[in-house]
Amino acid sequence: MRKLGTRHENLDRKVYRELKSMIVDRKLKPGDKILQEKISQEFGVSRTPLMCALKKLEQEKLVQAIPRRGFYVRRFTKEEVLEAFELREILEGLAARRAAMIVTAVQADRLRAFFRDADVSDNGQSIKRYSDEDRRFHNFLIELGGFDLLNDILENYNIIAVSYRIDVMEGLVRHPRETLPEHRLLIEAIASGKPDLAEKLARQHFARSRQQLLQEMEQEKARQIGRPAAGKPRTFKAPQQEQGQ
Amino acid sequence: MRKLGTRHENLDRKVYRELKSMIVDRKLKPGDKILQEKISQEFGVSRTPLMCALKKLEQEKLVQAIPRRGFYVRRFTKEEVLEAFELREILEGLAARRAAMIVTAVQADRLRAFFRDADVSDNGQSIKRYSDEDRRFHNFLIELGGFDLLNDILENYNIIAVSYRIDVMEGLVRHPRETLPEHRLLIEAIASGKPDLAEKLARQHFARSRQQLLQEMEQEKARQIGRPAAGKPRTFKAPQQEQGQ
DNA sequence: TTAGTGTTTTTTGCATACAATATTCAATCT
DNA sequence: AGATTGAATATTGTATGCAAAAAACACTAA
Repeated sequence: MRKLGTRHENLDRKVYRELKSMIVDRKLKPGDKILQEKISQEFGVSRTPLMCALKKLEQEKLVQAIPRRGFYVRRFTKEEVLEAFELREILEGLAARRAAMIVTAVQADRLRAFFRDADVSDNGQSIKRYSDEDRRFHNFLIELGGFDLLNDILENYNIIAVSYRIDVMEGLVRHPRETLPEHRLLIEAIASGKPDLAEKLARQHFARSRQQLLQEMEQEKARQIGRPAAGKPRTFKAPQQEQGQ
Repeated sequence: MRKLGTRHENLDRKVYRELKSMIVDRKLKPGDKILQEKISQEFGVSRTPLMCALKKLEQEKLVQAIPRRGFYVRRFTKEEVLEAFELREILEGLAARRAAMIVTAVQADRLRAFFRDADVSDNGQSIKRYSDEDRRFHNFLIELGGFDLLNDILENYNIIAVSYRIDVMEGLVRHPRETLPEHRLLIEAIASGKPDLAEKLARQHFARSRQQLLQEMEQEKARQIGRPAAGKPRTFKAPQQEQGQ
């Protein structure tokens, strides 16, 4: 009998996961410098696996590496969030189509359980719960598509996570009251095996959010022009977003 | 005056690039074990940056890591190639649409220069040249779309490279004679700023290749069933493709 | 004050060292 | 012979050490 899997997990993987969730959960904030010595002590590992984890996160664009200077938690621009939505529109559209084509009865049941007793009231608690379920739902949808590569891409690029980087309503672009019926229609389309409809609904869902986002961005821009210099030009801990490599 | 960029490039990046091109160029073949000591000596660096580079390549799925056993050059399955095409269909479709919307006159000229004097004869030399131009064309198309995230994803996941992993005609699925007119139509649609048409043509282009590929796979399968045990069950250097984690 | 300079302290990037685990291979037993 | 055990060897994963670069600090001169 061969012990195939080797359940050993390398340290850099653990550190990677830990660090990633710290970033996603905002325990490390955008612009923060990542002090290797500090973090590695905190995690009880040496700098070697931490370094490795950081390089992986760099590839995913969660952190920005500046040679000889260090790693910083990355700040996403509005444009990037918008791009993420644009990608999700087509990618999740595709996932929805495929999901509808290959969904099993059991999966359909699990799908229908989403948002079954959703609470669309306005208090923070409910919004948070809805937002969480929203994420779970979209993740499950991707999974249902059975598209390994796609799954991986969305995960590794945090495309979904990035989409929740809006500063209002727990990252939701539109109010649950507005999205709930869309979610329910989409669920039904997939569960009852209607690929064309599923894709159309999924895309519509994102297109609307994107439009809303775009509109907000325009408004914000207009406001900024109206009241230009909002205080002194602040100095950040973080280096200027010199994006490129 | 501040020396902003810091033109220093870390070793792991160099190693990463070097290694990647070795894999893409088949100097390291699928299934090969990557001997860290050997490679690091060959590159004149220690194992630390090599390790880092390998972990990055693992994330991109170019190599497979098995804890405590090592790194192996990954083997792509037909299914993965097919998935790559499916993704390219929608992603490049989107890129083509956006390209058509924002293309400048200069870019249009550069675009029209592609395949200008393409040679569609049957000899290996010509096929190779066409295949190379095909890659360059598609890369340029993505670039034109001006979609940073998308650009990055296609690059990092080697989605385009993977697509050329077919064993015939320098990785081309269909003969230049067949694809050349499609390329020309697509070029014209983008260059003359017709988003809808461009997207439609781009998708059609891939849909056809995908169909062709699918057909070949079916044929192959049929052949395999007709003549089942083709020799003894070979033993490979590589571990059995136990893909997942 | 502010700008500029030299010095100290931190931090990074990498090589190396070492323990833990795999692998190989020879010796032994059926 | 073929299977099984156990030592010898190789390889991996990680910690540590160190030189070079960057940042922080202190001091001087305008």
